[in-house]
Amino acid sequence: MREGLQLDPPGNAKRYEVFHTDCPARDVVDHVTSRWGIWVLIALLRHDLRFFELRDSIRGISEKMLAQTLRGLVADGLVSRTVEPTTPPQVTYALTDFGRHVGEPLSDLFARITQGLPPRPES
Amino acid sequence: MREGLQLDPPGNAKRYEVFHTDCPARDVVDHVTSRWGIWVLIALLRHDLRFFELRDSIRGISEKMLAQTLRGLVADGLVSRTVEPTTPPQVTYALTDFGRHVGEPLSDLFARITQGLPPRPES
DNA sequence: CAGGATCCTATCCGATACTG
DNA sequence: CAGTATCGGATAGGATCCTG
Repeated sequence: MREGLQLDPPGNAKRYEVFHTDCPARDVVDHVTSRWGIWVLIALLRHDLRFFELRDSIRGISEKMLAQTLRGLVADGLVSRTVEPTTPPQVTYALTDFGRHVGEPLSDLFARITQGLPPRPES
Repeated sequence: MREGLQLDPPGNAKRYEVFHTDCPARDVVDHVTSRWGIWVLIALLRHDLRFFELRDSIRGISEKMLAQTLRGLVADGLVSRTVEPTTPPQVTYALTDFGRHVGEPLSDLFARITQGLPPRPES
């Protein structure tokens, strides 16, 4: 299904030249803006969290989706995973520099939507 | 499935207090970060576009999803729809102030991911 | 050109059960 | 505690056809 995305007819489509989503950035964007990715990032933006803390913070997320989302974010280099070999095991998730860098506009987005929603603060 | 999200046990969950996604902002965030919403917004951030221009810009999107995405964004007050009663009909989509306001961090997000990805354009 | 309606498939995602 | 594996229902989304 990716096939149709990056074809680039020489003559006519150049005008638009938007972001034919050919690059790997597309996948990262997909992960970041996935159903749960954004919430995980925003949560981690505030402070590092363990698995169950994330699960409790983002109430409604299933462990499956949390694990899956985290795996994607770790693979993308946005989140770091630290295992403390204690008993019981303790795994802490934190944002990498890149993750923090990406998380900022996300937090901003959330703030703008939240504040922009009320009937209209404008004069 | 929304039921489990906003329940608020008085005693124990207050610590996390993140964003229990109870508010309408959740829906807007969902639309904005939907598979195609982000690309539509970024495309419109550059200049107003007609339906087929959007379809061509975001190659890979189906007309169905484009229409559906646009409907959601219009309903959310992010995008305006202007119909010129010519023949053939001509419909132009543009961002509202709110849409532009929300689109900015999105564009920023995309830029940061794109720039952050390459091995390191350093030097 | 700008979509709506329909059908049908891929995938998302939650629930459950099990492992280190 | 921190996950993985599997199953099945729900939904997203693409292809196609049709309308104003």
